[in-house]
Amino acid sequence: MIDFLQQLNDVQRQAVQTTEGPVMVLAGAGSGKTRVITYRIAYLIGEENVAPHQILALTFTNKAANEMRQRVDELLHSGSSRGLWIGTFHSIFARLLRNYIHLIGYDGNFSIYDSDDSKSLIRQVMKELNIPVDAVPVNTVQGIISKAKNSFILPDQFHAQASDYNGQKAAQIYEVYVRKLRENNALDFDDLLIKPLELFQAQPAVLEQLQHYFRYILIDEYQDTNKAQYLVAKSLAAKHRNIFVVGDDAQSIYSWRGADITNILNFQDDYPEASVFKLVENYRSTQTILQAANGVIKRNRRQIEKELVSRQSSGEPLTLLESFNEKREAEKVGEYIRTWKLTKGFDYKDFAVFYRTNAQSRVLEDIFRMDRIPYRIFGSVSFYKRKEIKDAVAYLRFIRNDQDTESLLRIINFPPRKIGEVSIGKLRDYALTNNSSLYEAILKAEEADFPARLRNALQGFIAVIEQLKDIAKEGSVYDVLSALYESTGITSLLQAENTPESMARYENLQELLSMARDFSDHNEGTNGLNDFLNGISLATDYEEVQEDDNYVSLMTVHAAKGLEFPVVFITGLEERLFPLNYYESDELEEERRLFYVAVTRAQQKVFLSWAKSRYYYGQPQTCMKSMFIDEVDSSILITESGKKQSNGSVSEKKQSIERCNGRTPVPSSVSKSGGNSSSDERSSGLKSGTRVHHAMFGPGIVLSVQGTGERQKAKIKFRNVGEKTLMVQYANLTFEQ
DNA sequence: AACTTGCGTATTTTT
DNA sequence: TACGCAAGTT
Repeated sequence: MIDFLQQLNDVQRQAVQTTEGPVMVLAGAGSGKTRVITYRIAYLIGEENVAPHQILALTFTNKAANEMRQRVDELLHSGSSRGLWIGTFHSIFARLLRNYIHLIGYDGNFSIYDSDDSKSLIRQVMKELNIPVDAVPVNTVQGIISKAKNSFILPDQFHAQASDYNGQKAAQIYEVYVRKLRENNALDFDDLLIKPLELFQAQPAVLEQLQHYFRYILIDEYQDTNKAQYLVAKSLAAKHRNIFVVGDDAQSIYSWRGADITNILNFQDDYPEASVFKLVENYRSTQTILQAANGVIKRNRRQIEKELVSRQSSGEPLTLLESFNEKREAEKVGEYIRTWKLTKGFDYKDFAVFYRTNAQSRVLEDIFRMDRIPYRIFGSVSFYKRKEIKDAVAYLRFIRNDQDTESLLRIINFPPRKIGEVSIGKLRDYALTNNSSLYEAILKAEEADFPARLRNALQGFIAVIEQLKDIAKEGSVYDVLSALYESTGITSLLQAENTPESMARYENLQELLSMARDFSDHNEGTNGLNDFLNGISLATDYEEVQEDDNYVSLMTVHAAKGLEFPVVFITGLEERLFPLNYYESDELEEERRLFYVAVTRAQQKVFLSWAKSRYYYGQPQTCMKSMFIDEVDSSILITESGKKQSNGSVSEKKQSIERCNGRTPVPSSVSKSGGNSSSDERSSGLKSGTRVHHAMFGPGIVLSVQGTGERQKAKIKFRNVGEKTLMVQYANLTFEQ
């Protein structure tokens, strides 16, 4: 037996050694999930002599993929992971599609559109279809389309299903959007998952080949897979049935992005012969922390039962911080960090502050800056989303794929070449009448009766592009990029501008160039540009945590998943903030899982914090304590003065009784003015926080109630149509089940 | 093309 | 309240 197996507990070892047939590992927080996957891969290669290329390991983040690869190398010997197919769903399928997509009518040099690119394409489609963007927000449309794609519902089917007006419009947009993507020879993120499915349907032989090729399939974070990912994995595993999935249903927090928790809940329906292992031994947190987490998550109905067991002593109780507003909350967090640092030997980097929404980071930042507490915010704007980077990348994409109109429009007049909107309109018309791509139209512009000035400008642009195309044929990515900076002058323009902003952009472009150099040094393959672009489009974790840095980490709970910290502050624990507005019990359950994730990040200590008042959109709002605080076993929760919580004061309990909802008791919350309007509420039973259903507008939550009797009006926030003020007597509201 | 103004919107965001 | 985006202004 390979000696590294000694480092596993019994269940982990069994999971690693059960190499044949379907396996599901339910890995609770901190139970050594990554360890099991990496050891299994190492075991397959080192003990079972499986060739690395026969193993396909799919993750959700590049970071996870890189870590795994590295750990496999460490377990065996450097270089053993060579040939292993390990990466994110998106990057692995992008790679496969580069080879096979010509079979379904795309060019292998396709561009990959990120969500901003696809948004701009949708905007353009809506313009063409004369659908005003203020009627249906672009974001909403994008969400609808993405959701459809994630569920593998193609335009035809979507069209057939669309019942209401909005659905019809969305179907129309969806159809044209898909057509445009194809014309641009571009794939959006969702396409990277569904094009393989289309490929498998159209070319069963390819599927068969891949099924044969990938003997072992491993999937990390299985609870986060969506329908398309589920289907791809299922298709690929159909032959050998060696599918190994690891996940934790209790940490499923991405349903709003299409993740389907039923994939993990129903794994055994698809694979009745599956071996199932539950990892519940937790190596991260104290008993007390796990007691809190277990107690909370138990309240969810949709779950696979398991209770985390700590390998550690009981540790400290959780501390509840109550503040009169969010500023005071931030100050308190700062104070605790400072005193704990001084008196208990913690360092800044041992603390993390979590919040439900990004907007909450602001106060924390302000206070920390004043208090001189070093901090770092995670999840700010990605490097690759910066304008100058996107511009440079658009050049690279376009050089590779000149059907990519999105990229073309981005660069045609950047830097300014006197090719403005009017000229572009002419070119578009010209392309349309000649039934050609936009760039073909530009190439033929000499023949058209355009003004000489425009023809000159276009020639200049063509010269730049064609020169770069030539360099790309022989040269490295670095060569192309530096030639691009040179011939377009984008870097010297920024330098000349010489403002702090322009210099920051200049630095970013230099950073991109050094990344290209680094890439070119390590990748000699012929497909350099494609691989580089793949990496950029699908990368997120550009910001690396520097080991030696010492700062407090600030992040959303979502961003915290997978991380751990000695001391954790969970802030903004108020109704309607955490849990955030929810309309159904499923959504509340996801909020609860999110809270569970937050608590289980902590190794030694958790602070739960809420504020009685908080600014929302410039208005101070009265807040109610989150139900999650009350869900923590009161015997392990103390106040700042060290007292045990008496599980909520009597008066608070009374207020928080919800009368109109059948299923889950929800404490009512935030009343608009903060004043009491209880006399108004009694007549209809409506009050702020009541969840209602309107025949036209669908589900909503009452924000405030004014007046009584016949003249009573309610301000209601609807899930789909936003806020409305309605006369209660006409609105015919029903209480949501 | 660079400015201003006004409007709408304001959850989470692994790719 | 504040920010980003789109249209309007010079």
